[in-house]
Amino acid sequence: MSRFINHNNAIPKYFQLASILKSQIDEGEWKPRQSIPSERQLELQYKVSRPTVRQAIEYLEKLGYIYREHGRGTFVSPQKLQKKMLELTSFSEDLLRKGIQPSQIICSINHVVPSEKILSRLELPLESSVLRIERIRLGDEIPIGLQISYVVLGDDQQIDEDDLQQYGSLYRVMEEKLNIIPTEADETLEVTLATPEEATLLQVKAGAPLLLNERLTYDQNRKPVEFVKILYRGDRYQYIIRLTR
Amino acid sequence: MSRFINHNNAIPKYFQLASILKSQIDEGEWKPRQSIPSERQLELQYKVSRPTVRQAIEYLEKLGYIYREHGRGTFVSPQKLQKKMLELTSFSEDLLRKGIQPSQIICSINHVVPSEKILSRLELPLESSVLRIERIRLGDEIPIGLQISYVVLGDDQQIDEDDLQQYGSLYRVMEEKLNIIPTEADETLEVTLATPEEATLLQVKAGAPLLLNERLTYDQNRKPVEFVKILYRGDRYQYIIRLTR
DNA sequence: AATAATAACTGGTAATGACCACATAACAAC
DNA sequence: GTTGTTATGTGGTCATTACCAGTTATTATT
Repeated sequence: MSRFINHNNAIPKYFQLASILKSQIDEGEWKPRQSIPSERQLELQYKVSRPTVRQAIEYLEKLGYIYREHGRGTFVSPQKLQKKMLELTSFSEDLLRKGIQPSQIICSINHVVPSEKILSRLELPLESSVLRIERIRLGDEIPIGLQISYVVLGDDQQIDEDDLQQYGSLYRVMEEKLNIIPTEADETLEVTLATPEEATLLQVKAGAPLLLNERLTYDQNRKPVEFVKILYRGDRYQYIIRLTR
Repeated sequence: MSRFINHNNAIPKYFQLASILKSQIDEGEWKPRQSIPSERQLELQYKVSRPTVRQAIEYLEKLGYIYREHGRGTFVSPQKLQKKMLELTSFSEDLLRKGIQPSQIICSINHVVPSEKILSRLELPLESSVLRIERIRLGDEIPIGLQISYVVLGDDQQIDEDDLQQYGSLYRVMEEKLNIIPTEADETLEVTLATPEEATLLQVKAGAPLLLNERLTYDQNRKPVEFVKILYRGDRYQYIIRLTR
């Protein structure tokens, strides 16, 4: 990709500069813990103002690629810290990132009136209908998790089985077909034991330990749009988290 | 607290303004989803420049208190979204937040040469010695977790049992006594089954499901300073996470 | 009353300029 | 060779100014 900022491009200059620096980091231009050019050097080199440079650098810092030290410089984060902050991803995205081929078996997809607990989580009045999608998630053809999503749809919105197969990910369907952009989520993780039904679906013994993940997802306007329960086979799933202080 | 920016204060103006706005939000000056004064209004009201206002607002947005919509305004986030991004906290802090009184039984605290795996995680050469602290963590007097920490200390640094009791938290000891500031961490969560020894310590049956949390903590200079394994009783611990996109 | 055009208000991007605070390098004095 | 001072380079804070892009309110036209 280009090493230069296109001053006539609609893409903001700070973003272009951030992308350039990110590429250079990815390509090993600077080793971890090595300093990158100073703000004033970048200002001269790319012919942008120092606030614009600082905005690009702050953006990369936010993503974890670099860190800054007052009076000393700006440094490349050690490789393992060069990861995005904990981000909201779909199950499919999670597995792809781990190098596992995700696939799914759609057990059912229909409109239901869920429990009061779920309606409460979704901030919906009683007797509201939502789309319930039950799926077995597989990684490299092996069952990994059992997932039940409750999606809040508008009156003129619908998701069907073809959508899920075609787009590959529920979040992608929401974004591209419905203009619902999953933005934030709250999750809980806890241990549970497989019921006979769950055991059958996940190909484990009844009573086997499972990891229960419940997630409430909000859209770009902070409105709850999905409540999902995922039961992971305890032996096949490791949840990875990145924390900051 | 003051409603005004002290222009002679050493505390940055953007930070003072952010604190003022945060207090007003906390005190219900604006309801969730209600707009706060525009950037230009705040500029006039507090006699600071618009870039300074924007920096304060960006800070609050980062913390989750507000969200912005291009061309529309700046709004207070719904209450439940007004939470700090997922942050690195100690076990004690976690429980206090949940309204549970944390306490601990220190099983052992001594210098050891840990396994190669742990040395690798801590980026230490072979045969390095670290401080190993084994504790049973209790919430409201009930065993919740078994925690084994491997802490990297400098040659002139030491932590003993009195330190842990006196400061109440390992992170507090590190910060206040050793000037080691835990800043970032990577965690994994997975399900495991209690060995007979673990079962005894946690007062569960052997083979009971446990939640295994492994965390590698970095200090302010991104150096690994602690590797910790925590086994939680599956029936008494729920892990809560906040995600963004 | 409905519709289109315009104005006003909102957040977003960018430059110029100045100064503060921290860290390090260079230099002078002993 | 050591120590203290000064200079330089670094990131951090702040103000002023201008313009862009999105949204909403107001006004004009039909």
